[in-house]
Amino acid sequence: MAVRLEDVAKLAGVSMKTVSNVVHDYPHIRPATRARVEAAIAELGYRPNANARRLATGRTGMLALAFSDVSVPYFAELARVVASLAGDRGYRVLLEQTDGTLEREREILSTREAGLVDGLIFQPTLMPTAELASLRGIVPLVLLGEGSAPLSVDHVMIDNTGAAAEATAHLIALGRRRIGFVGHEETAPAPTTLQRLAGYQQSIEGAGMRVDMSLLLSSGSHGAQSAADAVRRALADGKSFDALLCRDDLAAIGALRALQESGLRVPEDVALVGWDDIMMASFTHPSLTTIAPDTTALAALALDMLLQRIGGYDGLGRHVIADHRLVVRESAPEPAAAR
Amino acid sequence: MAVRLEDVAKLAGVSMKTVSNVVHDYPHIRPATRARVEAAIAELGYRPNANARRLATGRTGMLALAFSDVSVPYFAELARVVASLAGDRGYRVLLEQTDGTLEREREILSTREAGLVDGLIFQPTLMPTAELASLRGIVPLVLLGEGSAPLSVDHVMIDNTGAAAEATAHLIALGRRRIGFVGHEETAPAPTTLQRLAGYQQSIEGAGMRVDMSLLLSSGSHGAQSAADAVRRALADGKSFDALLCRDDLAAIGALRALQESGLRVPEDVALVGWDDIMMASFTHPSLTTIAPDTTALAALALDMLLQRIGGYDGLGRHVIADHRLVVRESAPEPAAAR
DNA sequence: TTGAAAGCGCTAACAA
DNA sequence: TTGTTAGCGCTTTCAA
Repeated sequence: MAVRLEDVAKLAGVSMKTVSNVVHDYPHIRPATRARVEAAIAELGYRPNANARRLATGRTGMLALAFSDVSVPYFAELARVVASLAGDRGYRVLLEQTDGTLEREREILSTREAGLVDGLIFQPTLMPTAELASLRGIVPLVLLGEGSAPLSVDHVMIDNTGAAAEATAHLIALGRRRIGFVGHEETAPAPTTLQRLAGYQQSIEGAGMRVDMSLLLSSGSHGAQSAADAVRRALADGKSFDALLCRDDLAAIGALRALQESGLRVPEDVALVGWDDIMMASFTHPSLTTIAPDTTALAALALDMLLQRIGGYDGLGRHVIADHRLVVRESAPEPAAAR
Repeated sequence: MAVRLEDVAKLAGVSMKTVSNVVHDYPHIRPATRARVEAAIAELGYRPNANARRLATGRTGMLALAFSDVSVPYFAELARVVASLAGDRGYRVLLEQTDGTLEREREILSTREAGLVDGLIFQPTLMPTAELASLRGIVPLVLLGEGSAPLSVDHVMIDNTGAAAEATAHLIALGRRRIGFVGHEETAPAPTTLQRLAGYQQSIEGAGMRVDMSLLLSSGSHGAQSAADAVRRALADGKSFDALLCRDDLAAIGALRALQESGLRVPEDVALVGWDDIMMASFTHPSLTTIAPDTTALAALALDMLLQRIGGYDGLGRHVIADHRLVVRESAPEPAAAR
């Protein structure tokens, strides 16, 4: 059926080893031999079989990247940089989506089949630390994003609490005093959310104010829609606020839409800060002030740690922090420009 | 090193075949035997090796999905539905990004290694029809989206020309008379773009008007940024228009931003129609009227044809049209509601 | 510089 | 119902 290494060898009148040498351009081959083999390869249209190769070498050249859903812009943008950096390092990336269900997260971590990928970069949504820890070791693993990672597993994140504190401080510097939070889960907030809320609280209390619990506008699920609904509900309930820290840019976009519908001006009446700096954050009107994680650094750190694990490194989990910065745009401008 | 089927067989005191039967839950196994084997599997933590399996069966259970860039929302949303539908059919999806370069498109089509995936769904950006045709046959292939596909290859698209004509007719029904087009390439427009332009022209001329070439606002590259720039430039040049048909929602979002910056009202001063119905189209303010391809149908059609090819079907290329509809939102409302 | 042959771990045809 | 065994196509010692 398919053309095999052996067929090439036969046609070229050499051994399989020689063909293999040519394919991997092993240096010490007589030019004439090489030419003959190359001609045979071309004539037959030979293409090495990936699976046979992998079975023989035990290496796949593939990495998996798992998270809930590619259609979430942050993840799509992350996938892009991970794929690109992985490519530079000689790996391709298999995307795995969990739909944010624990069952799918388990499936991916326990990886029913061996040898599919050499390693896994995983941003959990639901899986608790303890389970994560118990599943480590099956495949080289690096965790992304979540607040709490087991000590035994490598982990990259940004300083969520610090970033939330900065963002909140920015709003306070703008003279805002009734600062709400939008987009956290109604029940069982994720670790990430808790960290962001902690930073938010820290800055508010640091400025001598108190958190008004009624301004924590939780939303049923992530995404713009439910954030918009949360803001609409708050407005309908007569809640008043002059700024909103949003769990992510999607929530900010939903909030923006809800505010504009009800005739409120952003940032004059309500200032808004998002999180993630997705592409759309530059194109809303007003554009979004947002926390921009250094996604490239994040991905690079994760990949490098993963490659070390694949290479056999077996120490304790390393927990590293990637950079972030507050990108100031129109929805919450520099204090000088405010008012 | 790793636990093999043979190790399990040995421990359970049965043959490899029996273990294999258990793993694939082949029905006719004595319960006692099954229990013994399962115990051995659990004790050893056995997981079958995917590559050995693939080598033996010649089937990978993987499909590749290739396009330029996942961080483009339309592609991210497409990837999500393809992955989900493929999952229902027992396949996983390997994402391949071409960055819109011909070189990468070639790499993916010529697929240096055999046996990586069972088939490929590919949305080309640059590759010309002729080359596409010559590369077919290496791997089961279905093409997506582009206007011109070789007769020999399966192909799914929406009726670009028809949809563009509808969208334009909608703008005309709204009373718009100076309708521009935004977001097409400056040079060498893609087939898709040409089809959309054709539909645009068709409706305009069908209404007894003429296309004003100065209202074709080409942009350097795709994306919101360059569309915004194109609109800004047009405005600066004093061009006047009362509607814009945008090549895609990203272009519409960029155009919207540019219009709002210059104080124009949408849809009162300029109505806008986008294309793709990405999630963000519902959350801009005003929300976007847009052409919504039936992405689910599109993906399902592509997958089914691909599975047939994988199953050995070898007929001529089938060219099928997936549905679309004009989703009317605020940026170009129903005529009745206008003014 | 090139050849021969033993795996890599699993499947599946054929027996028993 | 279970066992035997010959591949799947490539890599990789070890010789020559």
